[in-house]
Amino acid sequence: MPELPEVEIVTRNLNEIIKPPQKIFGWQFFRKNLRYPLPIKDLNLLVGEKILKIHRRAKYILIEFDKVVLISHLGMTGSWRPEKLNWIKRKHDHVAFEFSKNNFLVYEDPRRFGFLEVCDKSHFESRFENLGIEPLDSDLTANYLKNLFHKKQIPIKSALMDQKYIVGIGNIYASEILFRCQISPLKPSNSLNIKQLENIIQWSQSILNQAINSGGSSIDSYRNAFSEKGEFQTKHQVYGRENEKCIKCKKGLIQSQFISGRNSFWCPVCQK
DNA sequence: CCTTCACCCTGCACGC
DNA sequence: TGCGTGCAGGGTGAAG
Repeated sequence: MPELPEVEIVTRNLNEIIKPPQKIFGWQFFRKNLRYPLPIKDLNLLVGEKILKIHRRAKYILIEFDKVVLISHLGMTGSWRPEKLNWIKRKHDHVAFEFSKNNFLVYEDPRRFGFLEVCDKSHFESRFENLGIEPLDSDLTANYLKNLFHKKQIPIKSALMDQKYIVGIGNIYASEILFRCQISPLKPSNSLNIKQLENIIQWSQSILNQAINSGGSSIDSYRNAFSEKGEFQTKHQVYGRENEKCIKCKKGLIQSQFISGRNSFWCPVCQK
């Protein structure tokens, strides 16, 4: 479900709900495993500790304490929601934190591709050393990408989605970005010129920001922490539109094909 | 090192 | 109605 815009929205929601600094009163779990085993001992140690800050890096939500960071990844179907005392557990609720007296934050995740991890701040940098640059970071330049993609023959769509180059862009936004740039998703990454790379950066930032401002994309299950759907799916121009007429050239039919194992959408007339 | 692929899991849409 | 199949926003590790 969630790519950068959706994770950013949930992160903002959690700040509104929790309003750090806020002491953890307790927590409970309803199964021992999500994608990985829950760090039960480490989570026990957080009881009585204060949440100092909640922010986002890549597609991870970072809940910062004095000495550790609680890392939440939503996988495909993870969500957080606030609850009050005597809340009713749903089928796929796995973990609940009581973040102030009688106020709970519940983690629900049907597919359980998400996870929770407690990371000591001293190990934090090495934990994320394989993560690439944030797409909304002003340090992201065409020259930076040119160097990064030097010798990389992989299709540009695969490169855009690879978190070791740029973080936060997933399967939906990669297709959308390349459509706006009029670049074929199959084009080898190292064949793009500076102008095209600049274009990719500008459209990445534009689309991700638009998506954040539209509440993200709700294709199926995505809801923010207040259970609200996003609107950006109504602005998708190619994703999920195979065999529809291209809205730009009005001639090409949107094509879909698996690229590096992920379904990809583009207009063969507009995108070269 | 580079790249692709299967896989983790549940729910849903679809065809028969 | 029911059953089987394939697919879904991600990330990892094994294999080529």
